[in-house]
Amino acid sequence: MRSENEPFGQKPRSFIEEARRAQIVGSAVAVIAEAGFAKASLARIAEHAGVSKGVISYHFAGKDELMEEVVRHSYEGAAEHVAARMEGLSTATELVRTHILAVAEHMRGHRDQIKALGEIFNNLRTADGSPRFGINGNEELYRMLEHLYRLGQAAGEFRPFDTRVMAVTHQAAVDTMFAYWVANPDHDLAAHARELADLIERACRA
Amino acid sequence: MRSENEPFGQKPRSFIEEARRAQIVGSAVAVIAEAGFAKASLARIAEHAGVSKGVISYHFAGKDELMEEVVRHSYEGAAEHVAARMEGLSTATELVRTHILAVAEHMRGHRDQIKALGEIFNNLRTADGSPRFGINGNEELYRMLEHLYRLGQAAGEFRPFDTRVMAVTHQAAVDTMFAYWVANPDHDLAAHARELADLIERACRA
DNA sequence: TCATTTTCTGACCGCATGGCCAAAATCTAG
DNA sequence: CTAGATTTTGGCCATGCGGTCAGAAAATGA
Repeated sequence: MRSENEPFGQKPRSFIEEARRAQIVGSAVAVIAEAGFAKASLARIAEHAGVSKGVISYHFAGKDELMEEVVRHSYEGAAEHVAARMEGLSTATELVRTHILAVAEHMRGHRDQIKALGEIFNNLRTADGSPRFGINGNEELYRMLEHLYRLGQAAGEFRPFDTRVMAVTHQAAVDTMFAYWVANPDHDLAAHARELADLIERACRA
Repeated sequence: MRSENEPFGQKPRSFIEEARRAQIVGSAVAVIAEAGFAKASLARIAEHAGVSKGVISYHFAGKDELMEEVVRHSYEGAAEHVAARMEGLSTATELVRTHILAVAEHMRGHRDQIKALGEIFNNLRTADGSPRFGINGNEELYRMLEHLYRLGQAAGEFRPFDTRVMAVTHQAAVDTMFAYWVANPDHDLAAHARELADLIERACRA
């Protein structure tokens, strides 16, 4: 099903190739954020990028690969920022709180990305009609959060609770915080994040 | 924009009309739940209902009205059940917990409905491309939850916290609980609901 | 029974989409 | 400069969509 670029990472790409891909990904983010997934056709994205439609087909295997590239790119940026903020922390309480605050802090400057991400998650389908990034696509994230929460339980910071439910709830709360902010731009994202961190801390602590 | 049936409720409908509408709504739920919103075309829904495509156009103003009817129908059922379960309770703690448990209890027997609801919320758009039931469509729900939480705060059961953040988080947690269950049918929905009720109770209590 | 209204059918329309490709343009080495 | 490779163009295609419509069929009621 996948193309043959998995075994050893991507096949090498020329400079101009990479540049075009990046440009197109940027246009895709902008168009999706502005017009919504449903109206983000290849034609519109190409127009926004100032190239002809065929160029996208030339540089990407198809619309799906382009969308996946948008997701990968946006995720990477956020993950980097969060990881940097969490480095050096030790207690689970600090780690959980920082995880929430840091991702909010990063996304505050990348509204288009988080909006596009939401659109793609909700709308992109595989050929058989099932969601391409369904809730089960969060499995990796859930495991990471579970690990964090178990750490706190082992250290005695957190009471015993079902870590899967906590992880699912945590991620849902963060995702919806962004969705609410995207729908209400004047909403105070940072304050929401702090309040949410308080809620979760209280729900967890022994 | 709307047809002329608002002022005094719906215009009267014949028996056969109501029956057909109900049948088509049922087929829409089934098709959306099975194939996803993207593949739930009028043609497929009509085929599932065993009628020709034109019948849907005859009984509904358009696809949008059909989808809205699916939402209305599913919501009504859940709201009724939840209201019945909450009747007679007095403390905010009980009310919040029961609200969560009751809706889970009801949806346990209506998987197709909750799945179709999720699909429609995530995918249905207005003509201009914006979500038909976006997060701002939850405003009524948010206000109701805020009311509940403020009740608890006034009674001294709950500590002071931002009730809007709590309401948004509460609803997100419940919605995602269902999404997780839909994606993982073996997941224990009732246990998840109890665990979630515990989380929220601890996050709230003074 | 038969005229009238309600309901249903299936073909058809215009439209937008993602993908395709031959030819043109541009870049790169030798 | 030139030949070959890379990149871009713009038109074309098949597909599936929601919606429409004239006429057939069925229900209704006098």
